[in-house]
Amino acid sequence: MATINDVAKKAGVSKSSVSRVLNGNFEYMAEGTKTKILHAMEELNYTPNSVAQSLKKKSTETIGIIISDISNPFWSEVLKGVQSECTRSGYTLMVSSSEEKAEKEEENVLTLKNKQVDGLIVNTTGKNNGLFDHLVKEKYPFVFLDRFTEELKADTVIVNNILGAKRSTQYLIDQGHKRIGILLYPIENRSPRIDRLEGYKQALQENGLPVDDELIKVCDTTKDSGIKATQELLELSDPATAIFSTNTILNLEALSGAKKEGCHVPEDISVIGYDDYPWVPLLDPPLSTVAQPAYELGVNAALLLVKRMNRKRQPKPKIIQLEPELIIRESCAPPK
Amino acid sequence: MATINDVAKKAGVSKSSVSRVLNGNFEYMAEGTKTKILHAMEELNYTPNSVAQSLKKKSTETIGIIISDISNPFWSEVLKGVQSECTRSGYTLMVSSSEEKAEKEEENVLTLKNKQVDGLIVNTTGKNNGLFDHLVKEKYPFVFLDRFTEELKADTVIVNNILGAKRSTQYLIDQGHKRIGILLYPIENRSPRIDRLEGYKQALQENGLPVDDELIKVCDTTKDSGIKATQELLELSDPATAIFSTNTILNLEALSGAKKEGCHVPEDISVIGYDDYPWVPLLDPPLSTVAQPAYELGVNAALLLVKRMNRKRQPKPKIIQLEPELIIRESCAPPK
DNA sequence: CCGGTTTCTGAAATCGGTTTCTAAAACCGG
DNA sequence: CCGGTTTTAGAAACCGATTTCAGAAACCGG
Repeated sequence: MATINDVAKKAGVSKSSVSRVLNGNFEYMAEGTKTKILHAMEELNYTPNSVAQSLKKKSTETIGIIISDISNPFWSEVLKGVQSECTRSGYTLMVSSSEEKAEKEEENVLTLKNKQVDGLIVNTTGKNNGLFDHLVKEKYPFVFLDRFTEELKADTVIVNNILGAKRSTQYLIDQGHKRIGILLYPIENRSPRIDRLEGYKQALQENGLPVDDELIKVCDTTKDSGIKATQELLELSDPATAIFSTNTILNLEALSGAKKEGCHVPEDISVIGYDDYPWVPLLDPPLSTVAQPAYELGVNAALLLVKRMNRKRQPKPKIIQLEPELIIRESCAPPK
Repeated sequence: MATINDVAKKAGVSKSSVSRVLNGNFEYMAEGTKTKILHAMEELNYTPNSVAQSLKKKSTETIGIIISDISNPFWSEVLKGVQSECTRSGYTLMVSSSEEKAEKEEENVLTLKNKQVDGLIVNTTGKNNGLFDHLVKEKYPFVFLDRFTEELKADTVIVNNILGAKRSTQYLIDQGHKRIGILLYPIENRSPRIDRLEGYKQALQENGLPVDDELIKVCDTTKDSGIKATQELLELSDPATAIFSTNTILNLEALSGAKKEGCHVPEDISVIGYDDYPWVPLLDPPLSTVAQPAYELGVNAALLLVKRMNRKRQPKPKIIQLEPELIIRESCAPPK
């Protein structure tokens, strides 16, 4: 690979001059030297070594993203948004995965920082507030993705989960349901879970309906726990007539659970889920869901980060809240 | 951020010595200096700047991956495998997306190379053989992912598509089907498509069944083109009694098309698809598919790349072929 | 006690760029 | 033709590490 010195030698100039044309710094440069250098570059097929540039410029034109689970289609859609915005603005993406583990998350932040990424997008576990606190103190640019921490003020892009839960629950209420179960994963201090439960409760209360703990099913994340929870909801002495499921896995398990219990959806039990994918309309029955703007979430996160990175004066933390959309298909009906 | 000079100063030694402890180069180092330096590092909370290290060592401990579509769940599962193997062996991942475009692919290869990634994993468009030819000539380590190019000998990890198509077609034949349609996207010189069609044909021929062009439906990639193709297969004067669909989208469209035509799966028409996901068993009906080991594909690609990167003597190109697995559910039945 | 090893450490060069500083060359008005 | 200004471009320092080379100190046998 040709270096700046090779170019300088071939063009018969100093490397300072070559560097100048690399950086488009043409004021005070004779036309002749410029073309000489351009020619030499061409001939040697030269591209500046960006590691060397990064060292001097203290910027790698790279941003890092830490995601809990890349293979989750929600996150991969988010990643696509981030990716596309990054290439648009000239950044390369380093991707790593925390697998929801605090230690992994910390490790990832550290290696990415050490690799000098210019900024970080993090779907945080929420268990490393000290670490992120430290980051804001050193003015290291980062944005939180899809999870919000009360204690820590930082740029955040999030989907309004209260609203999503409220809309779906309200929709069930409007159909006449009074016994609405909710399926969720352990709260673990995670804002989307907190908020979806909160939205569900708010909708009930606003409609004068009681919040019944029997109907709130916290499932562990082992396989099929949602199936069991669904069956339990159906076997209550005063059984649920509708189920609000708060994530993709639980959506599927709710459907399975109902089937197992011999209940038809939506005739015997209504189900409304969370997250939408191309295959959701092809489920049995086509599932109504709360669709989140995953791609936009990614785009906005990248946009916000880039904005912060380009500021010398650090602006106040900004929270961008996107709206989910209720998509009605055929999995809900009025109770019998 | 503390630099090696700060540490040296604080410990009262030269940076050479600090560098020595960084690299575990302890022979000929007095115990005292070592502990002094270790202490200074501790106190300053020092981590070596890896950009500087990369410049000198000519290695970034980073590998790049270029994928056609990150939001495609198949690829995101592959990515997960790559990711996990990379972290296991101490590499960071740079991800970029070609969106199936040759120019984008070239651009990505160039920027990643320029960022000095130590190696590349590429799900190539197949339209840049010159570029990759060049790479093998400069001994730049890379491996092809899931697509094979006859003309270019390079490390490749792939799933045996002929086998996958053969197995699924054979399964349909075994059930008594003679009119088996195949749904695929335009070949475009892409080995998975070529091979799946080839496997289908081979299975037919080996069973003495004719290959009927009427039954081979090349769908364009616009939305719903698979639905139309399915309907056409069902409206043939001698209609198809089974359909082999060769990718996820077409799987869904085949199911939709049958539904639209008023046909029940599997009673009126059998469908077997390609690729498996957690939600596939919950389709209506639970779809039988050819499952590809996506995660293992990723792991193997990373493994192969790392192996090549670590060799000084470049070994001959190696082709790893994984086996797909036929997963039987409820979407196929003998013809009426 | 002296010359030769062995042990230990620092100075300096290097990686491939950017940037500052300075000086030579060109230009220009009087 | 001369002094001052403007162009132009190179030398050198620097970014933060690694590595070579060489010299000082300690050690050791005779």
